[in-house]
Amino acid sequence: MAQGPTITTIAERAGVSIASVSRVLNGLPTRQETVRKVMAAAEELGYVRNAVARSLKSRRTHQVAFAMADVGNPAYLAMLREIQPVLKAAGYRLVLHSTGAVVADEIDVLHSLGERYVDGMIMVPLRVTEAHLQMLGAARAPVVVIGSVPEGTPVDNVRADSRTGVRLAVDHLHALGRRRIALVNGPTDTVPGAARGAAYREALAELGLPYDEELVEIGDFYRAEGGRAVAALLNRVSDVDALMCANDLIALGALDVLRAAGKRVPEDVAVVGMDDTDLAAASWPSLTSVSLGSAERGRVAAELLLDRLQDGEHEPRVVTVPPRLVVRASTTPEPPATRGRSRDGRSTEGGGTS
Amino acid sequence: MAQGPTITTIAERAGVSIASVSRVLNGLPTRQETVRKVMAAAEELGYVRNAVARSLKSRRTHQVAFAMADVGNPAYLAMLREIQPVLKAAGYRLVLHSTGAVVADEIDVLHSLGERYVDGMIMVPLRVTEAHLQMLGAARAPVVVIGSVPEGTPVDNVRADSRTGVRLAVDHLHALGRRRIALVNGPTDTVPGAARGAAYREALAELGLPYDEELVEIGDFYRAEGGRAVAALLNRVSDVDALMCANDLIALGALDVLRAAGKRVPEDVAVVGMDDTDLAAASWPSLTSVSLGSAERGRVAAELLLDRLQDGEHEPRVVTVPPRLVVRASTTPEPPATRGRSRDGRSTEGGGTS
DNA sequence: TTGTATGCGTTATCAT
DNA sequence: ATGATAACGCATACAA
Repeated sequence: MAQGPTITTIAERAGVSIASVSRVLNGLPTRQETVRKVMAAAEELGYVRNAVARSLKSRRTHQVAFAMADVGNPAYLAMLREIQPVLKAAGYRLVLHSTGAVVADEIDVLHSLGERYVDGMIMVPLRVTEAHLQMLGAARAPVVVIGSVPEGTPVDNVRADSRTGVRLAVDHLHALGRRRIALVNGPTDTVPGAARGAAYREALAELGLPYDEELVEIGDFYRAEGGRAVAALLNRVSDVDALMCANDLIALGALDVLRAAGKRVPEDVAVVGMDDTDLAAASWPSLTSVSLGSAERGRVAAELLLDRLQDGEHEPRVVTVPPRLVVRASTTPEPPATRGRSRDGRSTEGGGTS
Repeated sequence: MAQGPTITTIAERAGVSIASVSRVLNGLPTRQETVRKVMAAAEELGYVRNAVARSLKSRRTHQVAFAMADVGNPAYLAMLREIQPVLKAAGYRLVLHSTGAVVADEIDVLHSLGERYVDGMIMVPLRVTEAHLQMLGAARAPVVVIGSVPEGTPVDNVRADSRTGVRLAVDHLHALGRRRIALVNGPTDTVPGAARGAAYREALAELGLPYDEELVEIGDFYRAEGGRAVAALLNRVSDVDALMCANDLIALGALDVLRAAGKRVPEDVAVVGMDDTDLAAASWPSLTSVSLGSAERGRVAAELLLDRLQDGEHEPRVVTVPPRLVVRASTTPEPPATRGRSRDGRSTEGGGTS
């Protein structure tokens, strides 16, 4: 923990100037003899380059931030898992920001971009307020937003298509003969909540099914709250034969409640989740879920950011990642071969140490 | 994205010296008039303090690193979820390192500590080699290791007790009348693999059960590999009535294979996992699992690190977190009230955006 | 109270 | 090829 050696220390030890040391360390043309002396001194002293000083001079930190509402959210984790290796491969460190679903914190994080401790940022805003847009417009480093921002916002933008996603799910349920399809949504003042609510309504209309507001229940994006919402719904309407849940956690809560109520899934009530998290493949029964491409959105966002970090200026890009319906046991008793998709084994070694 | 203003810019604008600007910005005693001028200028220019320059001067980055094998591992994620808020509350940013289970990369990460882009580090090494110990001894910033390091290593140390953990599980299975209890382990050259292997043997001995090496199968800590290992095991021995799996992913793989083989869980074969990840509560059937306190280890590690970042020097501390058996359906048809523990609803809002 | 000047550890631009 | 020196943006000891 001692005061580490600097290029000055090395210069003295090697009997050369700090300029020469710097040159050797950066591989610039130098006489063999000098190289030898410097390398030897650096080796002996256990020299390690100071990243902070280097950043001050070079104006690059080789760090990138990833900001989302909650590290505990499996959808964000799926993004994180993709973002991390992409950035690492390009020589960037990843700084994590968990804003706790508080708008002020998200603004704060954007503000902190000005501190220049990162070269750029990937952000998944929960809501997109006027303040967000203002900060994004004034950002002093490149930002990639996962989610939707209005045209003209000067940031790259990776979108999911939850409209199509919801339609895939509702169509699927309809094709299975379900006609009383309820929506269990999260708060409608969030971006995903609003989008999914509207998409549900549209999907019904396209199928010629009536929109019955009795069939819509608003809770929160958590398992317990999802369960409560479903309980309330079942208490109100008795003939529900399918539940479209706004995310997987809500769907898991639904399964809990349905089981407790003695309803069979999918025979009595079919259940569809959203985000296709790890929990969906593992659940009981396994959960049909709409993948909104969390992983791919993360990967694309990382690539867009890297691209911009290198190229610098060009027009903002918008990429939309298509959704995909993953059918499992919660809608069909005999799910197709997809069961326990192979990517389930992708992660993890060493579940803790002794 | 313009060249941001610095204290020099502000000084000119306000007609004062950079020293005065710095004083105002840091709340040092200054004349009201000056304060006003500086604040006004800073406001107009949208000044944000440069964190890099500040760090170079103050020798503190207000960043902390968390290094583990794989961001995709739920056990590490559980730690991450606890570490993040603790550090955030103390004003530290979190830098993530995923070493990909490669020893050389772990050494690399320890080496990079010398670059001083972080004030300290929390690391979960997969193996603890001589190189690790050497780097830890020479570290130029405080390190907290989650896992076990030998006495005398100058770092704080948060341990799990997988020995007791395995015993809890084996005792549980024994109490349920199981006598042919197999171990499905990961590589025995990893810290957790070795510990769990030894603990299994001990637990059997204490119960007076014979150690039968036919009952031990080595695979890897993944779902697919776990499944393969179990398949091989079942193919070799026909009277297995319980599986002790070295982590939850292996256990999930076991459930897959048992189901495919037409075995009932837990009637024919009881299954226990380890780490008690989110997947355990969600699985089908829900999985009895030994919690090694991943979350708590993470929290404790963060607290130890913060403590050392403030206090500076004191004796290395060792904290051991006790394990806990969480009984679910995979060992008892009628699991206790623990089903779907309440913390399941803790995370997540907004499963992606449209 | 305020300004001048120095240093944090590097990189880069000059001369030499 | 090498050395002296100036920046990078900030904080601070010292002088005024």
